Amino acid sequence: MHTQLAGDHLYVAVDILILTVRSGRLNLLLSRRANTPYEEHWALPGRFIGQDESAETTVEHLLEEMLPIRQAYMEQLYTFTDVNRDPRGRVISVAYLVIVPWSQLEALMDWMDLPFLCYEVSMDSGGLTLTDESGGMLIPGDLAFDHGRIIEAGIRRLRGKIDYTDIGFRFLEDPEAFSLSELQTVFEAVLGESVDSSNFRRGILARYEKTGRLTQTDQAEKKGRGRPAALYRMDL
Amino acid sequence: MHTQLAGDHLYVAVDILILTVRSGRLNLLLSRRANTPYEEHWALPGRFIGQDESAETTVEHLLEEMLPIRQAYMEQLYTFTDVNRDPRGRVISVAYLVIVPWSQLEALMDWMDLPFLCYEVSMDSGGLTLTDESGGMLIPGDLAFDHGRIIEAGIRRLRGKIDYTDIGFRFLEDPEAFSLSELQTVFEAVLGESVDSSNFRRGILARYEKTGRLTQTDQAEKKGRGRPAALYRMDL
DNA sequence: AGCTTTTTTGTCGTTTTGACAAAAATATTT
DNA sequence: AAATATTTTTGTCAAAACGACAAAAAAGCT
Repeated sequence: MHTQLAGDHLYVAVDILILTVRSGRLNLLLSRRANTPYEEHWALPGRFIGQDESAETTVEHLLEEMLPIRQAYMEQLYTFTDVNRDPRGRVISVAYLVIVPWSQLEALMDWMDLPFLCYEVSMDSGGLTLTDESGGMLIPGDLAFDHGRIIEAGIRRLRGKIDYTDIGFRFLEDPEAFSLSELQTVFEAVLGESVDSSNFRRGILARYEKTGRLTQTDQAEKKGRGRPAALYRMDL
Repeated sequence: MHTQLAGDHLYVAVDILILTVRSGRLNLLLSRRANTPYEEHWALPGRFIGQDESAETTVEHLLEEMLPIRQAYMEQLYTFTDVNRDPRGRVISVAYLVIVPWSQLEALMDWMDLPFLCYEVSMDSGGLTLTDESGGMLIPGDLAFDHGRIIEAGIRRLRGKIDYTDIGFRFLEDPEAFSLSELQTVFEAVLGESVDSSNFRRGILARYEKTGRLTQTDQAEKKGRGRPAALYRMDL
């Protein structure tokens, strides 16, 4: 057993799932580990919680120094406590879901030509699969630690919440001006299946328009072919 | 600052919400603290996670030595990490929801005439209130640490899940033989509001009977007045 | 026998959902 | 310029789900 951590107490870390929707697909940010254990394996970004940090502030600090990103949506996912989940010793992980619009992430990704990669996430009855741009694929067992399980839990949470909370809106490039088909693209990417646009529109408007959180602007989208879409604004 | 814990690292504890339905009301088990801090205050049962325990096994061990109970339903609720949540030092709490049928709990409660008390839980727009059998009342601020907040989160979770998961069935005295009105009583206790029995029955049967998890037995309930209820069996 | 209590089945109008068709508004092609 | 393609938006319609309520059924109690 290669213990690198002092042995008489527990360490607590945060691990974060940074999710985004890129060209209609759900993507996840992974970092390549430089050190043992799991050297050269892909892993979720993470950090130990400091003495004077809550888990949330730890996540914020990690985001700032990695990307840097501020004000991203985050929510606690689950806490993983298996005794042997980290070969270095006793480490508990509090996992967080973080949602960042792709335009923000993209700008920062090539800023830092770093060992980070965005993987397309898909999960069906056959289990979780991650695919990079060149077609390289990963299964949960390829990832460091128990990060495969953490990602699966994250996708399940996201899918479970997307149609009765406003979490889907967090993927939008600009919640102040977006079209309903943009939003629909997010839903389809998260759910991994297509959605009837007519029923989707009806459902979204029924849920949010009456409360006044979702309002139609007087702007229209100006882009290529097809009828220009009306732009909406969401209060988040 | 009265530090009683070594100061250079984090401690991790579990705190558990032991919930039950007693005579139509949702109840919660609290223990009276014997030591500082919050001496004499009511608190959730809890324990530090040991070096060779996961959070789940810690909860199991705590339940066994407290009550003792085995095989109770449990699910992780949330992890509370505020820096100042414990005046002794840096303690993170992983909170668990535990559901125990009242008959089991009752038998054990008078076994141990201990500083444990079952409080009736109610939560509405006016916030959380706990009431003991003699009418004594507590509000969240009366509890030790941040346990008021933890309880509120637990009730919200329970209410949010009860009508699209099978969590309500965990309160039943005997999942192998129960009436639908027994189950309805659980739902009403959890939700804090009454339910139309006709629609309730229709909903439960529609959700579970087709899958074969819920089946009607050939037994009938034999008890006092009124038409005897058919008994059902649920696969949990 | 008649009343009370509780369980169980039934009814009925409203709302929601799912699948699909059609119209509207623009760019692109012929 | 007219026709075509593409995308957004509105509309339709039957099935399913829901909420409120009524009534029947099966027991005990007086």
